[in-house]
Amino acid sequence: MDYKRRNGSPFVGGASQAKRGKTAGEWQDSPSQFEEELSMFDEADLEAEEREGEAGQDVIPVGDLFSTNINPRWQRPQASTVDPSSDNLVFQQTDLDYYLGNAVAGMPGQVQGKVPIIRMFGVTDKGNSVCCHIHGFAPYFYVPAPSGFTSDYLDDFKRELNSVVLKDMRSNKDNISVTVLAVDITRKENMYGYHGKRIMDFLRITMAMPRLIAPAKRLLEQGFKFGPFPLQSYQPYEANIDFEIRFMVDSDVVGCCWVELPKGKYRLREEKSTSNTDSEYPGKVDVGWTDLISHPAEGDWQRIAPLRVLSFDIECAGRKGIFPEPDKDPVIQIASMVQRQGETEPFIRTVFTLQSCASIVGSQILCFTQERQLLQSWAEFLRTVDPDIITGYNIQNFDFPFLLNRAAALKVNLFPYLGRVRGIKSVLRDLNFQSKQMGRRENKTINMEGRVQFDLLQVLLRDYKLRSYTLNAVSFHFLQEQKEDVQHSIISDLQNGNEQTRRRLAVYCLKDAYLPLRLLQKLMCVINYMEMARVTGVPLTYLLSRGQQIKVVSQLLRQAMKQDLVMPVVKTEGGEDYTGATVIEPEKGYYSVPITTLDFSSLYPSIMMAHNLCYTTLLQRGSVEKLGLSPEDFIKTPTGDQFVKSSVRKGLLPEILENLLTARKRAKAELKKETDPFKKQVLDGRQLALKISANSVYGFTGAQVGKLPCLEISQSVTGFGRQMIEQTKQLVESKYTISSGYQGDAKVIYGDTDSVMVKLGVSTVREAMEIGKEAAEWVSSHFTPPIKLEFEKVYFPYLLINKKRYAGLYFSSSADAHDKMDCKGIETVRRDNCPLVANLINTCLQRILIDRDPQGAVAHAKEVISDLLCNRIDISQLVITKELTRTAQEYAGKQAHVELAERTPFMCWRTTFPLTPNTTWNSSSRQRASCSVSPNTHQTSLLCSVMVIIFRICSDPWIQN
DNA sequence: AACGTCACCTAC
DNA sequence: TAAGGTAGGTGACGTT
Repeated sequence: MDYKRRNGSPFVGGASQAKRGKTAGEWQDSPSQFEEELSMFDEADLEAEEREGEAGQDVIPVGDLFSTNINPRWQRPQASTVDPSSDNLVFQQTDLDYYLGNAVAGMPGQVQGKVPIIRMFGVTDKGNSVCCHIHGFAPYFYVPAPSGFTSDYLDDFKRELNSVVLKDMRSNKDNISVTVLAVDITRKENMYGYHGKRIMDFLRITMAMPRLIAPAKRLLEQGFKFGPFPLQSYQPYEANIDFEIRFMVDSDVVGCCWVELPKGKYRLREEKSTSNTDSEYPGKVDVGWTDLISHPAEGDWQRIAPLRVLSFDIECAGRKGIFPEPDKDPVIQIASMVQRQGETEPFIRTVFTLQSCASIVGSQILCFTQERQLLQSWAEFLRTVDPDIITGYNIQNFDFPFLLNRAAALKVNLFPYLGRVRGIKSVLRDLNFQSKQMGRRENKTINMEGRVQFDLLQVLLRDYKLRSYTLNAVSFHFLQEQKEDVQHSIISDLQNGNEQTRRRLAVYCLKDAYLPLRLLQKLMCVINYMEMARVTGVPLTYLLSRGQQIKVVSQLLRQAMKQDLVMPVVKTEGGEDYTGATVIEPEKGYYSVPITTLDFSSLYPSIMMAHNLCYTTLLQRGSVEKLGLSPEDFIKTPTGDQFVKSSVRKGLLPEILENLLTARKRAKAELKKETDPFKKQVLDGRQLALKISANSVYGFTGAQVGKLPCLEISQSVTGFGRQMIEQTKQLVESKYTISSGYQGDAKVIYGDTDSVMVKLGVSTVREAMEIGKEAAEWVSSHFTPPIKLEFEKVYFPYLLINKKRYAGLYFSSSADAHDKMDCKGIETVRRDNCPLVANLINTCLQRILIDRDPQGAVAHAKEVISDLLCNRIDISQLVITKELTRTAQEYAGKQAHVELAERTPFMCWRTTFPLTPNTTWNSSSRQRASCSVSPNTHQTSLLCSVMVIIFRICSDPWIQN
């Protein structure tokens, strides 16, 4: 039930000082390892170029303006000519948006005025760019037809709605004359609540453009009168669906799927060729929306086109101690690397520098005397390379905003056209994104049509829990590699030096562009995100710019459409929280016997499937009587809510979940068989996406500030969960007893949400596993499929400190050797503790669990503290950063506090602690151990918290035996 | 000393 | 306009 990958693993053996000294030495080596790596690329290129008979220059003279013949590799491959009458056009779609434009003759849809046109960007198997304009699709929403409505009134309704919408517009810049394109009667059913399959007449209202949906919805809601019908409020349905999602759902297109335009059905756009850069868009085509074929991501259609991924990094010459400001400080270098998705090395490596720069083997250096020229040329470089994906580190909130603002300050007017559609200016906007999950986050956005911005920092913030998110720390964590050693403070000095110092800066800059590419590859971001887009049906860009809900909405709409169900618009209002899961009161202690752990797999999804919980099966108050349902037709959940059984109607959510979970099983089975490592990655990405998607369905129903909250579902789910964990405890404890012939009386010593930890009274891991497997199977038989209890692991020994805080040796694959030491909730896995504390506790836990020597743990803790007291440990990295100032009067009766920081290569841990010489620091309110603080030894105080924990763990009576 | 509230981060 | 959920440990800090 946790979807975020945890990579905050403790600093295993990670005395930061030691590593620091070593790497510092490496950094001074010249040339750096990275430079060698770069030159290797060059050798590979030379071979390739010899075959092609072309080579790029190493250094371009200062002042030479950009042109495409600088390096022929920058451009996309030459596209073969396409004949729309005889060739199908097939491409993988990567992004999609819409714009308002003039209708194109011969295409379906409105012909007058501005019409919404979907624009789909993609790449062919050969790596050619496609921009597909899709015509004839208009936005719409539903309202229930008023009673007595017949088709005779459609015109009245349409005319009157059109008129009030027009009147409602404050200005009519686009000179719109028709707002309502069409009103039709359709047979639909409200998906919220079971009403006995009451299919009703709905009015499907098609508007001329997406932004007219909201006012039309509002006017109908507020009260609308037409023809002979009285003034009344109309409940809107599906009026809050993004236009892109609406289109994708209706045309069965999912994110990153392959799209085929059949011959004879599409038209090439005539482009007046003004410059040779035009060859980048061979594939500008028009097509009617019903003519496009979308291929489900199966078989051959799982492949990924050779997308171009560009990573870049900029350097600015900031003033001493001041963060660079775009209106004052220049951009001095931009490094870029371009790689094709699926290949292992970047095939373009460039640095644009201000002033001369000595050559770097393996990369092309372009020098400029004017910053304006540098910026403009880089923008042209970007447009020529025409990347499908742009990555980098914090490009979204730093590099791109800085470049745009700098270009504006220098009036480089041709700079801010960075998208794949010429003529659209890239503009910087502020965006606030807020969620309980991620807190408030202020972000900037830049529109860049057709290019997916894949800021690696944003990916990491979303998907990984890390102690530090600097590029250096992240690279070290995932790649065991670090940035080139250049301090921010000397960047300006390097720039103002000579071509050798600027070269050093360029190597640094190149590495900062290279690391994001490496990380992207290592973490398989592109593959995993594509699979997520395919599974949930949303565009790739949504996955980084939007929350979790949109993914469920997309799936829900797709499933609902098949059954003519429509989704109501609900007003979002926060309400009372509902009760969640049970955490069994732990029998705290140290267990030197095997503890078996049994888990319900995918608990919440399986509850929803087993009991058919859904919007469409919910019986609202009074429905049972109204519909005359008999007791066999429905169930009552532990929270008293009622749902019809699947024999009456199968719910949408259970269907979605079944599809997701069977697809996951299939993916896992294929994964086992697959030998091609690349296809394996795709499949693994898919099974992960499927799991995450299944788990977020429950959260969606409980999201009270959401698109379609339904607390009856979510509280029933947790209600069943509570009942099940309780029942599991009872079942296990009742069957596995001495009186039934087992070795001991089973006792559930702990459990959280979907798991129980059982002391079975056996003495070996093997027995604990065998009985565990049998027990899981036996307990499962008491529940409705697909609910299933599984044996997961044995802990031996097991240290249960508190609710959500425990540690143990983890046995799963073998009964003979433990797989790992598993720590949950303890300081070692928390990011709000300094590494000193985490490391010490980790070592102590190893002493306790692996060496089985609790006294040794205490001794170790004491030793470390004693070492600190006697300055036997290098504490040069421990520095007092701030004395919290208080006046003498304020000191009266209070303690002074000192803030202390432990510096590590990656970050600075701050701890405030009381500073009172010779006092005993005692937190007896919680019955903890105490230790005394010696005068003037600040670091001792830092360790007080450690001692408290170690003492609590080790000196408690239960650990002594 | 006892207790409540908050921020933070984790377990599911 | 957009935003997955609840349970719960722990330390800092303020009030009584």
